[in-house]
This record gives sequence, C-alpha cells and structure tokens, in this order.
Amino acid sequence: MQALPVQTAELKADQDIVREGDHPTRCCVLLEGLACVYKLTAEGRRQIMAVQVPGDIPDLQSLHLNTLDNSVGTLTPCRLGFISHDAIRELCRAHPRIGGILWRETLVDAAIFREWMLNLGRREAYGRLAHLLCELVARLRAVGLVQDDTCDLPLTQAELGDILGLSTVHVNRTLQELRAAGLITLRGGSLTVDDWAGLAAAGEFDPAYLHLQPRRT
Amino acid sequence: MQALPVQTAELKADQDIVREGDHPTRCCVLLEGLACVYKLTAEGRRQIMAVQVPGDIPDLQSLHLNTLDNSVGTLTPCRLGFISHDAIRELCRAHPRIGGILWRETLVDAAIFREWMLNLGRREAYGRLAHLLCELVARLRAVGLVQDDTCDLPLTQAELGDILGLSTVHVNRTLQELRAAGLITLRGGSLTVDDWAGLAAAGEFDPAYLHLQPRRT
DNA sequence: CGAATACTTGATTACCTTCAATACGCGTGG
DNA sequence: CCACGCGTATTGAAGGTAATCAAGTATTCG
Repeated sequence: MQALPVQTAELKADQDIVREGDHPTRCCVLLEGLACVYKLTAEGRRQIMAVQVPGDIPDLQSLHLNTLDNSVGTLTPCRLGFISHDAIRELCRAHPRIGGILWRETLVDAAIFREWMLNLGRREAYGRLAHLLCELVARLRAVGLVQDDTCDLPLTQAELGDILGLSTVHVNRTLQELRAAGLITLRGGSLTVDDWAGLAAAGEFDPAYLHLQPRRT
Repeated sequence: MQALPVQTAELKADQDIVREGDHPTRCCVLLEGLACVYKLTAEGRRQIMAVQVPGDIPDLQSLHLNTLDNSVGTLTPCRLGFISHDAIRELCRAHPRIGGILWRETLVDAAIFREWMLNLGRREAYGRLAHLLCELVARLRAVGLVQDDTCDLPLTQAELGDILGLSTVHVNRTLQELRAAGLITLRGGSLTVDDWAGLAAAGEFDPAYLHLQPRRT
C-alpha cells in the first residue's frame, strides 16, 4: 500500500478540495489538519455532514459514484495526499482484502452519519454539542492526537454551528453551559475534557458506532 | 445471482427485523413493503435514519461491521428475503463486479444520509417535509411503484415525525400547509403529487444524490 | 358497533434564531 | 511599542418555529 503513487498538497483553511457536481478521478487522503464534507442550501446555509481527521478519506465514495453529491473543504490548514482511482482499483483487484477494508471505511462513515442524524433530529443543543465533542475527542484519540484529555480543536463557533445545525449565537451560549457544568475547557483552539463521564452522559455518547479497532502499533 | 440461497419471511407492521447490538450472520432484502433504519435516544425518542423500499438491503453494512449500530424495523407489513453473509462473500469473490455493485449500494445509502442531514439541520418543517416526499416518490418511481404521480405511502404522521425530527402535531400542521398550497394530496395511505415542480421547489429537491441509474428492463 | 388508532385543533410554553451592539484577541504596520 | 483592523466571541432583546399539553374528531378494524 505504501507503494501507491501519491501526490501531496498543502491547503490553507477554508478552501475547497472538491465540489459538489465534480467528477473526480482520484481520492484524497487527509494527512494533517481538519477537513469537512458539506452541502449548501439554496439560500447558502451550510450543513457540515462530516468532520475528517487525519487518516480519513473524505471522498472515497467517488470511486464508485461518478458525480460527487457533496463538497469537501478544509477547516484548518491541511496536508493532503491524492491517489488516482485507477491505482486504488488496481490495488483492490490485486488485494481483495484491501478492497474490503476500504469498503468498511465507507461503512463506518455511514454509521457516523446515522449517529449525527439522531443528534440533529432528536437531541437539543446541549446534548448535541456534548455528543459532537465526545465523538471528535474519541476519533482524534484513535489517531493519537489527544494527550491527557486535551487536543487541538481549532473550530470556530460558526463552524460548530454548521455541524450542529445551530446558529453561532446559540453555540456560544451552549458552550458556556458546558463550561459552567464543569465538563470542558475550550479556548484558543484547544479542547480539554474535564469530566469525561459527565460529557458522555450529557451527549448520551456510546462509541460503539465508531467501530474503532483495538489500537495497533 | 438468482442462484443464491434465500429464505423468505413475512412480517407485520412495526416489527423489528434486527436490533442495535446484534451480530447478524445474514443480510435481509426488502421484497415488499416499507421498512426503516432507526435508533432510539435514552429517553426513547426515535429517529428514523432511512426508509427502505423494495429492492433495498437495509443491513448490508453488517457484511463488514460485526456489531449493528442501528435497528431495522418494518413500517408496513413486509416480505423479506434473507441471504447469509457467507453466500454473499462467496458471490463477491467469484464475481468482483457484484462486490462493486453492492459497495455502490452502500455508498448511495450514505449519500441519502447526507442529504437527510442537510434536511434535518438546515431546512424548516415545510421544506423538510416537501423534500422527504419528493425523495420517496422518486425512489418508489425508480422501482415502478408510482403511477400517474400517485403511490401508496402508508406512513402515519407519527412516523413522518420520527423521520423528520418533528412532533406529530407539527407534521399534521405542515401537511395541511402543503395541501393548502396545492402541492399534494395525502389521505388513506395514498400520496398524489399534484404539483411536482412546486413540491420540488419547496423542498429544494435535486435527485442527483440518489444516483439513480437510467432505468433498465 | 365498540375499541383502538390515527388525525385534527387550540392554547401555552420552550428552544432557538435573528438582529444589533459590544468586547476580545491577534497580527500588521506605522 | 502601540494603534488599528479584522475576525471571532459574547451579550441582550425581540421574535418565530416547533414542542408540549389537552381535548376532541375521524377512521379503521375486530
């Protein structure tokens, strides 16, 4: 897998990597930074469907769906790797197990979508935000980006709103509630979970849907 | 593909086919009726993540994810076919193209999840309901279950609420608005789209995300 | 025909949005 | 070094969408 031809690129924050309607001939692997999958309504309101952390492949679906039905953009400065569809298809043909692993990746993405739907549809702001923070910490931890319950999370409140389907103002007030409850510390792009049990309870967070593998070196 | 060993079963409405936490060893194909993928919050509020129409495979993901992270239940009386994971894996090994087709199916499901997230997060009740109805009609049409802009849609308002993240009462009022606007007729489990352009505009519906194939006989 | 389920309606309340203004933080340039 | 400017965060007030509560009315089905 290391042998794959990869082109790398660096992007600034808030740049599109691919756009809805594109017909990509390659996939991108996020190597560093945070990216997101999003769509816009006709009035220009943005909904972020997924936050991608290093190691994720935001547009792996394009391997089997010609037309992209969402955009992918950076949230922070990012380092990306691009791999052509042809190379991936070749790899899957030569090593069917890798095909299965990639398929599985897309299924885990879908599992996260489902959980987010529960979050959007049935939890109010407080639990919704708590759940999101639990998930992000869990996923960042899985790729080694959390130390002592602290991680970089340089998202603006507007971006959190676009993830949660809330206004910036309400994100601000809800964050204050979480802080007042002693659950988190979030400032300067750094998040610390001060009370994991409390935060998980507030967000009804059960990481089963992430289908995390037991960690391997 | 016809040669696969399939067990069929008939279920009444409102029955679980598989439950969150299960470790299935087979997949189910919906042959007749409507089913749904759902989860419950701790307080027992239900969010429906997907409505399955005949031809869909609600738990195809279980092929690569051992633990099911959602439940699947019937919405109406259903006829189901069950196929063992082993048989499907064997088929994929023998015919890699079928593996790709199944993978694609799961990717289309994910594309629908994304669109629903936009719906839940960024559209208000009127547009949200309009969008849902557009999608259901489009998908039912694709499997030949729509005649003259009319189809069976025996969903209760409570179920529509569980799909849309709305209360039953509000679904009721929003349906009345759609009727008053002359867009739809819905009663007795039968839906007629009286003004497709109007309904699609209300829901900002663009079927691209469904990735429908040009119809084959 | 009666019970159960689904639908409808009105009144009240809660959550969240919007609008508007202010404060803070940080990098740039004078 | 400090002033300025810009983006982000915070705060208050007002308004709107949708939830909840509580009846009451249709339908469906045994």
